[in-house]
Amino acid sequence: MNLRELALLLNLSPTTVSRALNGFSDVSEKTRQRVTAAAERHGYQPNSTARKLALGRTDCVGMIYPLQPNDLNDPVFHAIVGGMTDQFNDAGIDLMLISADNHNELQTYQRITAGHRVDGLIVARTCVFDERLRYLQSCQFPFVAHGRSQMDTPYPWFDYDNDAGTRAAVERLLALGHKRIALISAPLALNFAMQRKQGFVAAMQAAGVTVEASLLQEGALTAQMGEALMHRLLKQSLRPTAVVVDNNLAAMGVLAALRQAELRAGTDISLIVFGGVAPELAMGQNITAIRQPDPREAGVTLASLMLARLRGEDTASLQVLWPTLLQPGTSDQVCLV
DNA sequence: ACGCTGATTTACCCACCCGC
DNA sequence: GCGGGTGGGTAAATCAGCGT
Repeated sequence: MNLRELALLLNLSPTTVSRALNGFSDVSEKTRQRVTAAAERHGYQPNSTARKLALGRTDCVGMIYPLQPNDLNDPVFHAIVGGMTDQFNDAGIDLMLISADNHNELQTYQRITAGHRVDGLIVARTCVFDERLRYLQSCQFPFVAHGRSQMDTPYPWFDYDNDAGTRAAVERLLALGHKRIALISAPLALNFAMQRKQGFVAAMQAAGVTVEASLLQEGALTAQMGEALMHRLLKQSLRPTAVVVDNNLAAMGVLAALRQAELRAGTDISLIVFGGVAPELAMGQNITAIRQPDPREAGVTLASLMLARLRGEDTASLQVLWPTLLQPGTSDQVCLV
């Protein structure tokens, strides 16, 4: 049932039916009720292609995602998407998840924007130098970045204070007497990894502790890589007494490596994980974590920023930074003082 | 005759197909 | 190769009917 058929049924013009359903004030209440009742009775749904044609917008926001095997199991990912969905639905907007090949992600961005498939895009996992953001900025396509990046002009973003997060972790370990503190990072091309490393280094330097290059291990965003880098750290003649891991995926591998070396976090070595590890995945251990609180609410915020951007609000005002929270567990209680 | 309300008409959106 | 029609919907302009 399309608008024309519904109008024919009601003995009204298609325009009047459209205006009645869209809440225009120049349609009488009696007519409006008649129209909405008939629309409901016949299960009328506006044809989204036709709407796009007439309005020049899709009422769709997209998120292009080079999905990794574990992403769809990640409860944090679910919570963020859930929060966004709720917020968008209230505004009558659908969230489209567009999976992309890891190798030609930018090509997907070009296809989606040039084809006007969506009104705006959420960009996740930002890079220090992010060609996707630069591309969107250059063609003035509305977007909100989940994470910051190095850009010449202001752009809308939501992020956690990564820098402060690792600084807090290092300060805590320093207070326990640690000096040989290692950092296992995700690839440093990723902006969050770079910021977390900078926070780590800044806290060490502020305390006058030299940062040995061998204690800075980079490139782990999977359990496999986390395990490999932890093994590398343990092989060193002078082992670290504490380890900070900048993401929870690598942390799974770090825990595996510790088990293999028959070391226990909290007894033999101190461990703090950015993002934390669920107790059921940590063999019942309570891992000290740098938390990014309330992912669901983060999703709501991301969507709100997108809606504000679509309303044409000044991008410089659409920047939100949330603090992280250090949640003490028992995995970092090795005290050297 | 006039203004107001509520409805209809007209024009247009964009990509594609069809016929001349 | 070009112009015109098509699809479903909406915005703006226009019209009809009513009461005063």
